[in-house]
Parts: sequence; C-alpha cells; structure tokens
Amino acid sequence: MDFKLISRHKHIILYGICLAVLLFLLKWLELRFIILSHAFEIYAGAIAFVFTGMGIWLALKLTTPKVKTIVVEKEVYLAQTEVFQQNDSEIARLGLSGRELEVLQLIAEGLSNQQIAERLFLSLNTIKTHSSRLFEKMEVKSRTQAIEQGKRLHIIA
Amino acid sequence: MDFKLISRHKHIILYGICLAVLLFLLKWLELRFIILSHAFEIYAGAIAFVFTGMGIWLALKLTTPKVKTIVVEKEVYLAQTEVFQQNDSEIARLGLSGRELEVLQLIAEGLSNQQIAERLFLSLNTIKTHSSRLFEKMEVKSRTQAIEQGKRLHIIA
DNA sequence: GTAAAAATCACCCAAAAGTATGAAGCCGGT
DNA sequence: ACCGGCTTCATACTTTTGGGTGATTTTTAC
Repeated sequence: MDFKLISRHKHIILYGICLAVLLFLLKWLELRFIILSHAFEIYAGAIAFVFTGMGIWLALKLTTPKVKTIVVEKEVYLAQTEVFQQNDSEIARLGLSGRELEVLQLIAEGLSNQQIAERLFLSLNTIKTHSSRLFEKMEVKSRTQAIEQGKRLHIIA
Repeated sequence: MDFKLISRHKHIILYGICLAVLLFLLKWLELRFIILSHAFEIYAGAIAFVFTGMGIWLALKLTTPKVKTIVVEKEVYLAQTEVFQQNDSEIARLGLSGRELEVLQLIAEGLSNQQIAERLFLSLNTIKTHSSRLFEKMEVKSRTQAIEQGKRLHIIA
C-alpha cells in the first residue's frame, strides 16, 4: 500500500522534505532581506555550509560499515583428555544465528528471559522468539536441555 | 563495499532529482516574483551541488570509518591446574543433602521436574520441595542458575 | 531489484517452574 | 522421649517458560 511505500523509503522522503523546507527557507530569507543582495558571499557561504553538512549526512547514511575482525585470545582451562575447538562446525551444522548464540550463552549463565531482554536491550517477546528458534534448531525442549546440549557439543563454554 | 554502494545508487539518483526539482522551484519562484537574476540561481545550485559532493568526500575521507567489529575469540589452551575433586567440601559448606544433590544432578542433565520425579519414583511436589531447598541453600533463584553455580563450584560434573 | 534470512515485537494460551505453607513419618543423638 | 534434620507429599498460588501465529523491519545474498 501507500503506507508501506512511505515507510520503506522514509529516508528518501525525509531527505526530500528537508530539501524542500530548506529551499523555501532560503527563498524566504532572500525575499526578506532583498536589500542585502550585496551580501551575496554570505548567502553563498550559507548554502555551501548547509549542503556540505547534507553531503556528510548522506555519506554517513549510505555507507555500509566496514567489517573489522578482532581476534581476541581467550584463556581456556580444560581437561587434558579433550580439546575444546569443536564449536564452530557444530554451530554451522545447527545453523545457529548470532543472536541465538548470544541468547544461548546468557541462558547458560542462568539468566531468565526477562534478564536477557534487559541485558540486550530487547523485549521479552524477542528473547522468547530467539530461544524458541534455538530450541528448535538444537532439538531440545527446554533451556536446561539447551545448556546440557550446548556444553556437550562444545558450542558454549 | 563498492558493490553495496552500487546497489544503492537509487538514492543518489533520487538526490539528483531532488536537486533538479529544487532548481525548478527556484526558477518558478523567480518567474513569480521577478526579483533575482538567473545567474544567482544557477550559481547557488552549483554551489549546493558541489558542496554536497564535498561533504560526501569529507565524510568518507576525514571521518573515522564506521567499523562493525566482530570479535572472534581464539581459544588458548592452558594446562588445567587443579583436578576435579573440590566438590565435597563445597557440598558440606552449603549443607546439601543426598536427595538435593541427586536432584541437582538430574536438573543439570536437562530433565524436567516431572521427569526427575519419575526417575526417582517420587511425586512432582517432592521434587519441587527438593529443588526449592536446593535453590535456597545454593542461594540461586532458578534451575539454570543452580546449574551454573553447581558447575562453577565443581559440585557437579 | 528481488528474495531469503535474520532480527525485532506482539498476543494468546498452556505447561512447567517456583513460592508458601502445612503436615506426616523416619532416624540419630542427647 | 524429645529435638532437629531429612524425606516425603499436598494444596494453592504466582511467575516463568515455551509453543503457535503473524507482522514489520533490517540485513544479506543473488
């Protein structure tokens, strides 16, 4: 519908509105201070200033963030018999997403859904959705089973 | 990243259109009020265009690039200093009884209270009582916290 | 540009978990 | 015999969890 179209391109529309408002503002100023036509340099400077800002805004809005990978060495104590490195392949096999993994981690730390929601600045419902998908993918029925399974498959510490 | 920019060229095109509309409006206003010379509008438009580009260039060139940081934890394996035998003293300190310990064990295995009751041939209510006392003694509020605490204190595997 | 995946949030409902309180039987120690 | 701790169970109640469904938005991929 029209609403969807509007919401989808709200950035563009917003930008267009800004341009229009700016234009009329400039025109109004021009009409008001017609006497100051000799102060053309100031006017041009203002335009330059404003549009430079607009360009900056545009650039910041349109660029996608660069991905920077930081490798952090994490000290892990473990039993001599088994080595802890299985996780990545298992995570990929189960098709766990980043958020799901994050939620699993916090579940294993003993947090309730409400606490997880607060920690991640999300709504309770969102956490429920994530945990539901998590249980589906891990083929378990409860958070405690998820913990057990997660530790067994070495996808959490 | 270039790919992403190309995929969003529509924004830039729309921006161009906005500029054109802007100029058109200026022209219209000029015809309406017959105040300014053509040279000024063209000049202003050019300034706006050029400085928008400059703003983009500035933003891309001089700002610290937006960085999406992905932290990859690389495990560094260390020899385990202590062997798993701590449990007894901690159990004594917390004053956990046999049944409570048993229930904790089964909770950590991911069993529900109902399943634990069936496993131990007890009623669901009894398991609830045990788990409640367990949580009290361990100073936790949920089974997941009990698992976390239990593993941390080495009272369960 | 479109399609898929991921992430977000909402509402409803049922099951499980957890709290509070009371009570009964057992067992070891004084 | 009495006390205290352990175990067992019950009832009633509140909170949390989990399932199902649907929607929107953002991101990613092709």
